[in-house]
Amino acid sequence: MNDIAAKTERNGRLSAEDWAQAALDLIAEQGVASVAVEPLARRLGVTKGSFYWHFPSRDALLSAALERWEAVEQESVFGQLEAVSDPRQRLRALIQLVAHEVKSHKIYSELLKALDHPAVGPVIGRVSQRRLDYLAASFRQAGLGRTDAQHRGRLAYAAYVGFLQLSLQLHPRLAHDEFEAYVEHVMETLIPPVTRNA
Amino acid sequence: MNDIAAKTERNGRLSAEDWAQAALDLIAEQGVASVAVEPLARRLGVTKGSFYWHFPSRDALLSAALERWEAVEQESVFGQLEAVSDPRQRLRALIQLVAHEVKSHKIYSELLKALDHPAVGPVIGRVSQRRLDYLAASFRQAGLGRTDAQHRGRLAYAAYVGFLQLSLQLHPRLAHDEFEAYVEHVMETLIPPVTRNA
DNA sequence: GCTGCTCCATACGCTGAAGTATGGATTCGC
DNA sequence: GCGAATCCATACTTCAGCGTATGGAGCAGC
Repeated sequence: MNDIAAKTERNGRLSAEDWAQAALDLIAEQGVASVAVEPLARRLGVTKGSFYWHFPSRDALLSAALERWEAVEQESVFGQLEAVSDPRQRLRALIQLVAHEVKSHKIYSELLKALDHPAVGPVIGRVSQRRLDYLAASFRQAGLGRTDAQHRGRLAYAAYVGFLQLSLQLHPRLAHDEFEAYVEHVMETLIPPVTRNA
Repeated sequence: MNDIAAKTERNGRLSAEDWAQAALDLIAEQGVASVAVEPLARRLGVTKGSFYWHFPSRDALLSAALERWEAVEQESVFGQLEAVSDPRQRLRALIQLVAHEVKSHKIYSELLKALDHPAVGPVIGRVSQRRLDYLAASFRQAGLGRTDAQHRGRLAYAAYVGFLQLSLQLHPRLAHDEFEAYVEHVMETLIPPVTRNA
């Protein structure tokens, strides 16, 4: 953890990746709009003279950070689900996974808030589409028809996004037990019952 | 429509309410962050000399606009539902209403994006809590148990919020027929079946 | 028709952040 | 160990937006 601070203490030299990662950290904490060159430089213990050697502009930093995030995002969520073969169990595992990894979803939540930014929109579009397709495919395997699976995927994903926005800031954080009960309710409501066909 | 422009053409005098309404219009179009004094003044055909007569600061304008919105919001959604007595039909009517009044929900969507702003959070908190309570009560009347009704209300509201965020900017706007089919799927999935008790 | 109140224009200072220019320092290639 | 590439600091300009100060136009009341 905190490679950047350690690196700064080592020799005070940074790479473009360090800046991109620092930008992602800041996005997770305070949103896309807070990514400014000079505050970031202060945070990293350097000045913006460093920044403009690695990047031509602030937008370039944002693009690099988003590219980095999109690349990492893939494996971090869906990689852990390949093992589960049963589609219903995989859906349960997915929901459980998403429900309990709040920290890693803060970036996604903040990016959703910045959808109007031209560099953010396309990235979120691609990531969301992949997730929607995955959900639809899983619901299809779980026994739903083609269109029903698409709609159920949309519904599940919208519930996920909405819960992110609402719970990450609004309510004084749901109590643990009630949260678990809510997650269970969501799974029982959205995951179709077992199909008993040949 | 467009009372402000008409008023400006009449005598060039504005009231505090005109500024608050203009701020709300701008929020709906470009979000909370875009509410700046000088751009607003240009939009209204005056200078910021006018603004600082009506308001002491930009934050005061935001607070006034939010206060105005919270007051109007109440009747605009829930007022139309008092007539429907059957809880299941009322839920269907609510979902249909929400699904087809996209324009009036843009402000809410933009405010959700600005939840970190100290003036926005409390307002959204109160409005969301009222809506959640209303949903939970309706699901309770529709036959669900106490905790199930709360959870279902949470789920339905999260789906609403998530759909707002995703559909208002992301996908190139769902086709009309597919959207209607999605809404129908949501209602069938979330509204419990009729209870046949005495 | 003079006074005063209401509303707005103009001009100014201040801050924060984006870039640019340039020189200094450290490290690498050899 | 010397030149050259790499990385960073300092100082500067530009610009947008907040807030202030002050004066002026128009309408009220009497």
